[in-house]
Amino acid sequence: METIKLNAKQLDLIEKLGLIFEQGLQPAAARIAALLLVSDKLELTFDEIREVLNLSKSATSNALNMLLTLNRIEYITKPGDRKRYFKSNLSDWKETMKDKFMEFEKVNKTMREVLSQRPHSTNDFNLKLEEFIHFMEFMNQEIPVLFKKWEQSKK
Amino acid sequence: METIKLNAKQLDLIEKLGLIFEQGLQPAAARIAALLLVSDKLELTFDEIREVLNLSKSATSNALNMLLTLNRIEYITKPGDRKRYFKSNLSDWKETMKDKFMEFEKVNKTMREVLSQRPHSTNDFNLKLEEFIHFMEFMNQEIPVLFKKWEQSKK
DNA sequence: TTTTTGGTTCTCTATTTGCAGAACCAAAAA
DNA sequence: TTTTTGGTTCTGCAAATAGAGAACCAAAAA
Repeated sequence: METIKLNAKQLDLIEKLGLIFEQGLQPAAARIAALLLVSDKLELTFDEIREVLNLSKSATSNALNMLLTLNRIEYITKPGDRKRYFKSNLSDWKETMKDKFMEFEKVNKTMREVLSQRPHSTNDFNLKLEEFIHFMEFMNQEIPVLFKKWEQSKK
Repeated sequence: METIKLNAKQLDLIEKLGLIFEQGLQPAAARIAALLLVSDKLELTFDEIREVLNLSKSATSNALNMLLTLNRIEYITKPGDRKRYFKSNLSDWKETMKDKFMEFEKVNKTMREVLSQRPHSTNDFNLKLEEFIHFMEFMNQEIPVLFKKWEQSKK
């Protein structure tokens, strides 16, 4: 097996990106996600990944399946080749972004619930809370506009 | 000691908010942060917090100090009273938001580093990566504008 | 001067997380 | 039909996390 190799810069970037991705992924999965952005070769097999990152088979298997269900990666196959070739699902980032903003909306809803059950007696606080809620709603409204504006600017 | 009490709705909201806050805080701290938004009484003492949430002294102490250093809460004192009264630092949310968007910028910088070291041979991928980076930069530029727009709209 | 209050810090333990290693398995190749 | 490949699943452990409980402590009160 042709073991793929990474230069110092790439190793450094995997570490940095890995750290960023760990917010939301377990370490092994985070480093795989990073690898698939950084590596010269973009489509890597199970064993190539497992080998450069020094992971066990189980860790590799679990991390890959996790990344697949999260839609962070995908794989292709080649005719006459049993292996799967995993690659970063870069085309899906727009959806991922939208989802992120969506969950923002959930927070907002809960905050509204909080506000609606507060006693009148804490009016000062309630007003600040309301201001915060309004701000989040404002953002929720404006960010889709920004998405569109960006689509426009590309043409 | 007057033990403060919460109704069912409030308990439910603390659980919900707590779950939201756990993304970034440990459970005990998350529930304290939630409590200080939900409780009728807004300024609670160490022992009141400790009691309604059923926490040990150590857990309470550590969580409160954590929330204080994160600027999520603050405390006031009352003349002739040794206790501190902890309350949600709701006025600081704008800063917190800005910080959140700032860290977005750090991700962007790392992504630029990734792009700049990619081989020409993967042009297709590189272009998609660049598009993603451009989008993030676009957002980084436009979001402060949104902040201003909102400030304006309040007047 | 002793006691109480409002915490803080230390020690210890239960739980969770993250992964290794080995056993296992189905499809393809030999 | 047996062997190999490309994984998956199971078992078990080491380390990290989260918090309990007790000991501790400084300032204020008695």
